[in-house]
Amino acid sequence: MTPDMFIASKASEAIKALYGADVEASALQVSVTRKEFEGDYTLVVFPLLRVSRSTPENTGKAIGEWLVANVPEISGFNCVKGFLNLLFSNIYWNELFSEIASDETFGYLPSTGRNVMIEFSSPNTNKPLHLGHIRNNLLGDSVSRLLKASGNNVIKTTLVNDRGVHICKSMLAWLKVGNGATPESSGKKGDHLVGDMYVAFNDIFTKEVEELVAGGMDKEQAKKEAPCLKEAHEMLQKWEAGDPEVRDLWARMNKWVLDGFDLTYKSLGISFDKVYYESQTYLLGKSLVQKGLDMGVFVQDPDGSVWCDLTADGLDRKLLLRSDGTSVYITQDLGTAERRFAEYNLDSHVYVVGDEQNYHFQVLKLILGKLGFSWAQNIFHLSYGMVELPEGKMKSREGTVVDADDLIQKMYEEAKATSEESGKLADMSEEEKEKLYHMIGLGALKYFIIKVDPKKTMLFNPKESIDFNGNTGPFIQYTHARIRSILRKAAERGVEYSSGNIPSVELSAKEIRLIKLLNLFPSKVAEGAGAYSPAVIANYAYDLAKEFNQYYHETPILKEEDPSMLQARLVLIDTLSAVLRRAMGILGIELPERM
RNA sequence: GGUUCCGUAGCUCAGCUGGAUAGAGCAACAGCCUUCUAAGCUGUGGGUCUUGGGUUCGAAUCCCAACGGAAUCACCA
Repeated sequence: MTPDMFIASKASEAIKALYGADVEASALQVSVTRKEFEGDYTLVVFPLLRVSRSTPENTGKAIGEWLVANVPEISGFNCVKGFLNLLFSNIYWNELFSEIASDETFGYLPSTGRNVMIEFSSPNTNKPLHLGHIRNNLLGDSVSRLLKASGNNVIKTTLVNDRGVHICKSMLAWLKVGNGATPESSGKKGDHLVGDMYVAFNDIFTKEVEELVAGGMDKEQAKKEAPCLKEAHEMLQKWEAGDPEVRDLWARMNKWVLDGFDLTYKSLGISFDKVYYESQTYLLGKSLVQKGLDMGVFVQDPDGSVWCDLTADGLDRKLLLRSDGTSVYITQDLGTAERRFAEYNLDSHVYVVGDEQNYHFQVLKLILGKLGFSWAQNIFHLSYGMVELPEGKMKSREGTVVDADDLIQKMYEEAKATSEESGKLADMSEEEKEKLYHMIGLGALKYFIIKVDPKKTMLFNPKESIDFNGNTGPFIQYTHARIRSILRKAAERGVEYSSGNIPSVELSAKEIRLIKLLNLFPSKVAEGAGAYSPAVIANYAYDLAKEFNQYYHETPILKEEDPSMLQARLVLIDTLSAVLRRAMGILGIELPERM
């Protein structure tokens, strides 16, 4: 039982004994005592004045006296205004510490048996990944670890958008101006090569539109009439008809892109349990359209198009089937959702998709509900805000897009420069150093992205780049390396310690603070998972690291002469490093032994 | 116009299931390496928590409104 729950239940007993009133333990407010007051936990007595029929001071005093007299773990109290500050005995802290230290899986929540699918990344195969995708990938990856840590069976998945007119544009440009370039012949990463073709298409398009306008055509009209656009649409029709030449080129270019993505995923440390390709799923959902019509929740217009009327829900009419009988984006999403829930026996499904699609998911849930699927309410859209630059949004036209591969490379170089400057790693092998630079660069990038609340639009300033000091990934990595260094030194000196048998010692205030903080880990995991927000874990890990660094500076651990005290301290920091590893592990950030 | 989200220090962000004097980092300034790693620590300055109402013993936190910003409302995905 956590200390705050413990106090609440005991306080409930106290109230019963003192005032004869039944107050649920869950209704009592207990929090960690603020730094500037003396005490460990604080009970807010204001809400109890109704039952005590007394002043806040007297009520607090009465409850405090009862608790000290009847609860051995509570050793003292003081009451300031309406706040009853309670002190726990040293024995209590020793016991709690011992429990945490000996629990190898402390912080991981018991299994819920629930199957949760999480879809993220879902790239288009016409251009390389950029900073916005990085936020998506890191959020998806860390949330999946968070859900796993909180006891769920997690299935990570992605839906590759590998068909459509945007893909045909890249293909067309490659035929026109690609000169037969391949990743091998050009030395370019496949996704970048295809991305260049996509840009080339837009250049051709712009030029054609200008020519049409010069010929006297209206601009809007010209944008529809541009020959290359028509060609792209023809190509899409050929693709759908299974034209061998088109299909062949499509398969080739997609492979280039996907091989490129694999490299990026690999350097980000991201993987999937199941990959879906839109080219294989885009026809799903048509049977649901018929079902909806039969159920009377959809309507068919005279031109043959099918709609779902959501005006009663405060939304608009939503198209589900075009008049030519082809399906739209949401139709296949309805179909894939149905298939996934059935195939994987899912309890819930999380979609990590940008907030520009909030409306889409609102509609998706609503329609699935109307179709009678009870699991529709277990769909969660993890909506995240855009990553903006100081000048505003990233715009490919203006060349301000921050490329994922470039950014990862840049972070690596920064880490390398900073590490070399510090000169602490002279004796490390080149291989180890390379690994470490990558770990630090990636740690900085991941932490920078993850520590921000997903739903907020966040700002990335490329000029200032990502910091290695302060509330950052490298700070936490550095803290870990420091702890490991102390433990190595202790081992070199032949000091033995074991988390299984910790001597009971007189803990300092700072040590009690650390234990209190460690003890919060499971509730942070639960909180983070409940909100689908790994930022909770990131900020918690920072608090832990910060607290340790302060402790480090005022307590020379290895100077301790009392063997019991030394042992207890070593176990404490060892436990701290383990919890740090677990917390950062949830974020997908590795912690080094040295740095 | 409808819907959803955001607004906290010069900047980037925490805090939001109501609680004590609103916290970090960056930037600025002043200190601390003969000690277990200075990617660190300590201190100073910096705030009408967008504004106005309401609920409450108590509001950055909950409710309503206004203002400011973002996204979206396609026979695109």
